[in-house]
Amino acid sequence: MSLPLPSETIFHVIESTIKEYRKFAQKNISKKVKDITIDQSMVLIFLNEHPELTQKEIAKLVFRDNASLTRMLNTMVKKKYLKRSVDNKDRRRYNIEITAKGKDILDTLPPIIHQNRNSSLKGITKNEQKQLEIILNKIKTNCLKT
Amino acid sequence: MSLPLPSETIFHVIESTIKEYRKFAQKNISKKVKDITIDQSMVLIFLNEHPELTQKEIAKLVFRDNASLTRMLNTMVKKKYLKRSVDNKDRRRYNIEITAKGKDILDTLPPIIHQNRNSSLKGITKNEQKQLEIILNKIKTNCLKT
DNA sequence: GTAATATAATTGACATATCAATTATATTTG
DNA sequence: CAAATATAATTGATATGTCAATTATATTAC
Repeated sequence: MSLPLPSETIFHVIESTIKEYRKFAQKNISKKVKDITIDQSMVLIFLNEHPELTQKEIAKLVFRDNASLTRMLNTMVKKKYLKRSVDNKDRRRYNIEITAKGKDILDTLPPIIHQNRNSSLKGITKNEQKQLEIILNKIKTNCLKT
Repeated sequence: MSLPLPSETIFHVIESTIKEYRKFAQKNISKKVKDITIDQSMVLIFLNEHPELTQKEIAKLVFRDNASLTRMLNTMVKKKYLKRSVDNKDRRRYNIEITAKGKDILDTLPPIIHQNRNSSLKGITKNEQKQLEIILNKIKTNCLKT
């Protein structure tokens, strides 16, 4: 009746799965685009779709805290994927702009991402994906409730 | 027919779930034990059960790379949870020993961990957990194959 | 048995993670 | 409208993540 080891729990399975997916996705992105991380790619994609996002909102979308996002954006500005300028309507905020270099990457990414998602979900039915989502959301809700 | 945003994918659900679980678990641990992280707790638990583990093996169990584990162990030695000494049978390795302070923590943790796992899995049947595991393992296998 | 190779762990360099404190600006309230 | 409060983002401190290079020791092959 002793507690199962962390490695014997469902949480270990969840964590190892997402980590393997990230490694897999990063590897495939790196083959075509040097010098960008998955998270930086996601930031580009979100900003492209929703240019008006605040840093706080982006942080939430990529599961980072604000401090972390500030530093990520600093890196991305240094690498010339982004430009930042103070928002004149609310001077606490920044307008974030994707540079030509950033746009280039955005053109290259979609087929890679599509392929990543497809091949990692190969053999998994729509219904299974639905099930997966339902069960995971239950766990998440439980964690948020207490 | 454009690519769904990262936030609309199953990977986002997986990642957000494990992050919420980690936050939840960390919060509950911190209430009782100051100054230890989930990962440090896991290292303690694994070492307690399998004292002969090499750093490389521990790293794998907690999904870190060797460099990262070296630094984690340094912190844990500095905080007096662990002691390290060179292994005389293989002088490239270390024997890692849990101190009295580490043992204390190991006594405190199990009920907290038990509670964390239970309440986050509340309302989820054994069968659902099985399903979850099967589907996630398929994804993981796909990522490792290619 | 020595040279070549393999393995365990560390280190350096840099990016990210996270908390708490701080700065700068906006909004609310008395 | 001035003081109090709230919000967006940054900064400092410290830990971790990751890659590539390095150190130290073991193992293998000639």
